[in-house]
Amino acid sequence: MTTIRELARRSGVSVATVSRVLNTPEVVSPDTRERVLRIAAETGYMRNESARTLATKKSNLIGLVWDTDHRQPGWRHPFFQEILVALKSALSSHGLHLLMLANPSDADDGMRDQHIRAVRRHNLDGVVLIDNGSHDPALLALAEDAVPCVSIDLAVAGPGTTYVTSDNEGGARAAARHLIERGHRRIATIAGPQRTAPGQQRLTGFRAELDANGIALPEEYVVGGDFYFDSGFTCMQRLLALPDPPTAVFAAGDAMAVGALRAAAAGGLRIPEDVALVGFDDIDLAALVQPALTTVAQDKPGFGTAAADALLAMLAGDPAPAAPIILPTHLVVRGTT
Amino acid sequence: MTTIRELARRSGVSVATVSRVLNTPEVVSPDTRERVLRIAAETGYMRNESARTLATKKSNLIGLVWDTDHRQPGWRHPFFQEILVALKSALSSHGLHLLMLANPSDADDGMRDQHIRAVRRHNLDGVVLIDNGSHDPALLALAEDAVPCVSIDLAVAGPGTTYVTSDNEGGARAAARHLIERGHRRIATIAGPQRTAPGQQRLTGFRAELDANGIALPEEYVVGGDFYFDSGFTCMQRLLALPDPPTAVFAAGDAMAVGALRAAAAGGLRIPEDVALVGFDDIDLAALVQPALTTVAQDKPGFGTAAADALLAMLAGDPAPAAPIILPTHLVVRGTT
DNA sequence: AACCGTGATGTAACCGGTTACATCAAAGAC
DNA sequence: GTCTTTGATGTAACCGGTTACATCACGGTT
Repeated sequence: MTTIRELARRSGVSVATVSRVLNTPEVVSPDTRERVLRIAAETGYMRNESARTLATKKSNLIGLVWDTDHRQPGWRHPFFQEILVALKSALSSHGLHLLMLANPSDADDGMRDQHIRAVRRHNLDGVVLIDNGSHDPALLALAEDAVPCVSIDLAVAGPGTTYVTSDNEGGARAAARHLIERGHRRIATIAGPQRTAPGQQRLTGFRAELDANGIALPEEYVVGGDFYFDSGFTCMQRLLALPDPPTAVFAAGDAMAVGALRAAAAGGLRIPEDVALVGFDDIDLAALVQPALTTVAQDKPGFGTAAADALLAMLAGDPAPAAPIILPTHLVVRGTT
Repeated sequence: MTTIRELARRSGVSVATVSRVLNTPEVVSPDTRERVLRIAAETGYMRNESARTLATKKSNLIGLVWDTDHRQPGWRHPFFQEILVALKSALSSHGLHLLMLANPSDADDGMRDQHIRAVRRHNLDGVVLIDNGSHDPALLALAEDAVPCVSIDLAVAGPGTTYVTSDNEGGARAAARHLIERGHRRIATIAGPQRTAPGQQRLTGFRAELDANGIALPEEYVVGGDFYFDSGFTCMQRLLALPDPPTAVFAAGDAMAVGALRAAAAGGLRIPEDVALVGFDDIDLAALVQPALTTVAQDKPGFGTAAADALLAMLAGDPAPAAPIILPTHLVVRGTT
């Protein structure tokens, strides 16, 4: 392994000069710079990141905490994939790498703060949290730390902390409005868990839009799911079993919406003729079921790039934005309405 | 930040002794050990990983190269999610972290070897490659490196290199056998790309089983897809348009199988009455379409744990296994056969 | 001619660990 | 009683960078 001392020896300059060529090339004379760079290229020099991190306390590493859910297959967050692609791509174009941190929920109790410790131990420059719905207090503790932190769909507060989420309320209103415009008056919802921010906000938006249109929402028209397929199925069954069943349903997540779709089909109902259905998320599956699901689309890559941008700004010294970053949603009309 | 020098000062021993307490506690006397540990706990000492890496050249970091495909939504590899969960969980229980490396395909040309360089720059202890189907030569170059390397569904060779894959051939034979047992004789296949190992092996297995049963496979019964939904759709249309269309189809991937399902439905055919269908992978979607897809299931978490185990063994000094690690598959019979 | 500012470079301390080697006291061998 | 072994600990070099400060040559002032 070539080191800067070796480069210095070969090019007849001091280690400091080599270091300057690599970090602040403008302060070194053109000819030495050129000579050192040439020799560096010839010898295939690569900087040792550990040594640099040790000296500067900056690692160019961003921690990623994304807590998986062991009770369910796949991820909690519907867009983990797309978020990760966009996030990584945006970060790596700035020379930052992602380090996956320990999963708080599968650590034993003594290890609950593993990811916080990792921030210190590896001199991480920042952290990205992706909501898992579990609201682990250890996660929130991260936000209180000094390190820049961006979370996705998880409302955290603290200095150097911000979060990005979709316009859940607006999206839910759009879904409700769409159903109203289609002439529905008996509209129910399969809500998400009310301890999650998206779950709450989507229910709030849904309520608000019905309210604004003077449409009543009986208590039994609000049933609570957990964002997964199975809960959508059983919730829909409950709704259809009501004495006065709804003619339209807004499911606060596509997986639940697909579950609802199956329940309706199993009950012999035609969609959208007998009951209309709108989902939320626009996961890949939404376009593949039949009939294809009308849903509120979130800007999937937008999560990743917005998180990266916010992080980069904070790394550049900007203060954390006071307000969360809210991404627009849009209604995608398909076959279920 | 507490350092070991600080700990040494506070507990009245030398830095070497503190380091020993942390790394080889058995060589230090019980009372000093206990005292140092107590003071370390009191002061909230955390080891600086960069310094340790610098000194030992071991980072406890594993690189993850998983190349995304920008032409398609989602990942190339159908199980990226589950693999990652299992992999990370297995690795982190051994104190190893995953570092996501630059994506070779979205790097500009000067950066094609970014991920190889990262191995050196960050002193990575090993690398996991997840196949993207692109067969980037820069990926393969990694395997020639000295660092322990495990790849998934990508046949690479080199010292310190092994790979894990499913029993694609066996799985494909099982799929074919199942269709034969159902009485089918005109059986076609929507194959995967033949430049990928799984694509090849599944076609080989399919052919072998038909052959073993004395069933002819006309050339027009083999159509090539790209593992994605759309190709499954168009391939199925081609098959159904044949003068003598098949009564059963084996699709080498579930996404293609679902595409085929839609094409059959669009063509007014009933499944499985008019045409039977078997997929491969057992992605989540397989159970959610209607009729639910009969398919060859792969051991999704098995990929992650097998890769982790192989890597850990190599880190412990074992030579790389000469033979690839082959995970068993099993047929899941659902509604399409 | 003495002085100063400036730009390029060198010297050496420092970041926080690890570890080869030295030291030393106590126990055991003869 | 001396010698050797053993176990516990200390000293200091080293890993490969960064950077504050010092040095020095040179052109411009006065």
